[in-house]
Amino acid sequence: MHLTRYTDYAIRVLLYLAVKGEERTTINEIAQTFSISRNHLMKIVQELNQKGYLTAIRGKNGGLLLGRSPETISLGALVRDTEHEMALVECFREDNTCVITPSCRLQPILAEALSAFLNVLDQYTLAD
Amino acid sequence: MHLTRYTDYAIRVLLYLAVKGEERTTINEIAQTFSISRNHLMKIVQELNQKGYLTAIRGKNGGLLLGRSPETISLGALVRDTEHEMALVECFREDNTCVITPSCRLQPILAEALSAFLNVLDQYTLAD
DNA sequence: TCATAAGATATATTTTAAATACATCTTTAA
DNA sequence: TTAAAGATGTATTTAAAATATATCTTATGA
Repeated sequence: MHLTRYTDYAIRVLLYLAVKGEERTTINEIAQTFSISRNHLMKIVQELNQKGYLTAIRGKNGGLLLGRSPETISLGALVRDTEHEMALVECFREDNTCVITPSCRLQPILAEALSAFLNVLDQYTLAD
Repeated sequence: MHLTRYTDYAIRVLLYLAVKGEERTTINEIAQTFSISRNHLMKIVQELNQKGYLTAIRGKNGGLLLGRSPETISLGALVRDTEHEMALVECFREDNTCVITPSCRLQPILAEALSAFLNVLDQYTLAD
C-alpha cells in the first residue's frame, strides 16, 4: 500500500514553496533539489497550478509561488486531489467483476478505513 | 492508493473458506470461482498456510480449510500480513533519499494516518 | 503398489501503471 | 527580439505485480 511518487512530489513541491515564501522558485530548481524528473515534475506543477495550489508565472524571471497560505492547504485535500486512483481493491472500481460483491461486506469496511486515513490527513496543513 | 490484488485475493480466499465451513475446497475451485490465475492464487494460499490462516491438505481428496475460526481473523492483521509493501512514500523506505526528511514532519503524520486506517480494519473480523 | 489428484516450489514471462524522456509550443521580461 | 521560463503532447522506459510454465512432493483409493 502506497501513495504514488506523483503525490509524494506534489507534497514536496508545496512544502518547498512554502519555505521559500515570496521568492519565486523555478521547476528546474525543485527538480534538481529533489533529484527528480523535470518533466514529471512539470505535470505535477501543472495540476497543482490548475487546482490553485500554486501560481505559475511564465516568461523570464518567472517561477512558482504558493497559491494560498500554507495554513489553508490540508494534506487530506491534497492527497485526494493528486492521488488519482483511490480504489483500494477491485470491488471499488466501475469494472468490478468480483462475484461475491453483492453479499460481501468488505467494501464499506475498507471505505471506512480509507476515510479514517484521510480524516487524519485532514487535520494537518502544509504549515505543520 | 490501493492494496494489491494479492491482498484482495487473500481476503476473498478466506471468506470463501469461511462460507464453506468444514467442507474442503480446492485451489482450482477458488481460482475458477473468482476467475483468477491458479498459480498466483497458489502463492497466496501458501503464505496463508504458512501463517496459519488456513490448513492445506495434500493428496487425493485434499483441499483447503480455514485454519481458525472467522471471528479470530482480524482484517487488520490479514492486511498487514499480506500487503508486503506498506511504505506509503519514499521517506518510509530504507533507501530514502529525500533531502528534506530530517526537517520534514510528513512521515509521522502519514504514519498516524496509516495507523488509523489499520485500526479500523482491526475492529473487523472475517466473520463480519 | 501405483495412478491420480491434490498442493509446493522455482523460474520465466507478460502486463500494467507509473515514471521518465523527448520534442515542440507559448509566454514574458530584459 | 531573444532567452528564460512554463505548457502540452507523445513516446519510451522501469518496476512491481500478475500470470504462465515446468517440475516436484504428498497422500489416498482402486
